[in-house]
Amino acid sequence: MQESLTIGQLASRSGVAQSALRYYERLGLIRADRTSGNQRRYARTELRRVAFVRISQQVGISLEEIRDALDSLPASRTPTAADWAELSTAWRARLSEKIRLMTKLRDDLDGCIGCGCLSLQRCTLYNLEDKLSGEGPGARLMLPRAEQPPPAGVSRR
Amino acid sequence: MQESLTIGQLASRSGVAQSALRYYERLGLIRADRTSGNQRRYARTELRRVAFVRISQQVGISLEEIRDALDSLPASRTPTAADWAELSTAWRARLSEKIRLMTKLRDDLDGCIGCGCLSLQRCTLYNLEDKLSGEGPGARLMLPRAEQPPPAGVSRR
DNA sequence: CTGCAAGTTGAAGTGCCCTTCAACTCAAGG
DNA sequence: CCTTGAGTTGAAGGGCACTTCAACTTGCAG
Repeated sequence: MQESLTIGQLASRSGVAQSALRYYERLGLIRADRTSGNQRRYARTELRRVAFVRISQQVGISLEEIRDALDSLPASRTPTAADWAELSTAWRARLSEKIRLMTKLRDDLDGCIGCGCLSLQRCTLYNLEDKLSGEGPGARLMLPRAEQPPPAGVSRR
Repeated sequence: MQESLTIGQLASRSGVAQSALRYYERLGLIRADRTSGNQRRYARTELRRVAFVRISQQVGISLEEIRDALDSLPASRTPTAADWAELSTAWRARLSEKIRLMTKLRDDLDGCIGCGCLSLQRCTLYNLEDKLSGEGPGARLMLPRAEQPPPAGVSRR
C-alpha cells in the first residue's frame, strides 16, 4: 500500500473531481506535499479530510466554515480518532437542530398548507427562516434591516 | 382590504425583496397584472405562491423545480386549498425522505467519524450523496460518468 | 400642478462552488 | 530517447439566486 496518493488517485478514491481538490487546496481545506517535479502527493489522512468536507457540505455548511472547523485539528501531529470525534460533535449538534427544524416544517406543512392558512405572518413556517439558513447560496441579503453594506466594488458607466 | 398589492406591499408582507419578486416573475414562479402605467399589481393569492416558494427553498429545492410544481396548479381558476394540499403532499414526502437521510447521517456520524473508520468507500455516509443533493448549488458535476456534455458556449483565444 | 416616494427595465455585479481551457511539464514504459 | 498519460498553473467560464445601478416613468398627497 502506497504512502501517498496522486491527485488522480485521491480523486477516484474520494469521488471528488481533481479540479475540486485543487480548489479545496487553494481554500486551505486540504494540503499536499510536492514531488521534486512539483506534483501533488497527498498523505492518506487527506482522504479523511475530503470525506469530512463532503459530508459537511451535505449538511449545508459552507466551505469556509468547514475550513475553520478543520483548522481546529492539530497541525503538528496527525489527528487522532479522538480529534475527529471532537470535531464531529459540533456537527452532530447542528445536524440535530436541522433535523428538528425540518421535522417541524414537515409537521406544520400538513396543518398549514394543507388547511389553506398559508398566510405567512402568523404561520410558523415563516419564522424559522434564519435558523434553517445555510441551505441556499445566493448573494448577500438585501440589508437584513438598516446598516448599509459598503459598495466594495462598484462599476460606474 | 385591497384587491391587489403593489410590489412594495407584497415584498413587505412576504419578507421577500422586490428584486427577488421580479426575478421570480421572470422565472415564472409568480405572476402580476399591470396597471395602465405598467406597474405590477399582485393578486392576493400570489402571497401564497411566494410562501410556497420560500418554504420549498428551505427544503433545498431549486427554483426551477418549484416552478414545475407550481405549474401543476390549475391556471384557469384560483387554486383551492385542496389544490395546495395536493401540491404539498409531494413536498412532504421529500421532506420525510430528507429527514430520514439526515437522521441516518447523524447516527452514522458517531459510529463512523467517531470511531475513526471514516474511509469513504464502505462508509454509508458516502452513498447518500445523490439522494441528499439539491442542498448545494455549484456548477454542474464533472461528467457524472461518461457522456460528454456539449460545450454550449466555449470561448477560444 | 408639483414634488417625491414608489415602480420600471436591462445590464452588470456578487458570492459560492466549482469546471474548462490552453499551454506546458513530469513520470514511466518500451 | 520517445511517446503518452497524468499533472501543473492562471485565467476565464458557468449555474444559481439574487442584488445593484442608472435612467427613467407612475402614482398620489398636498
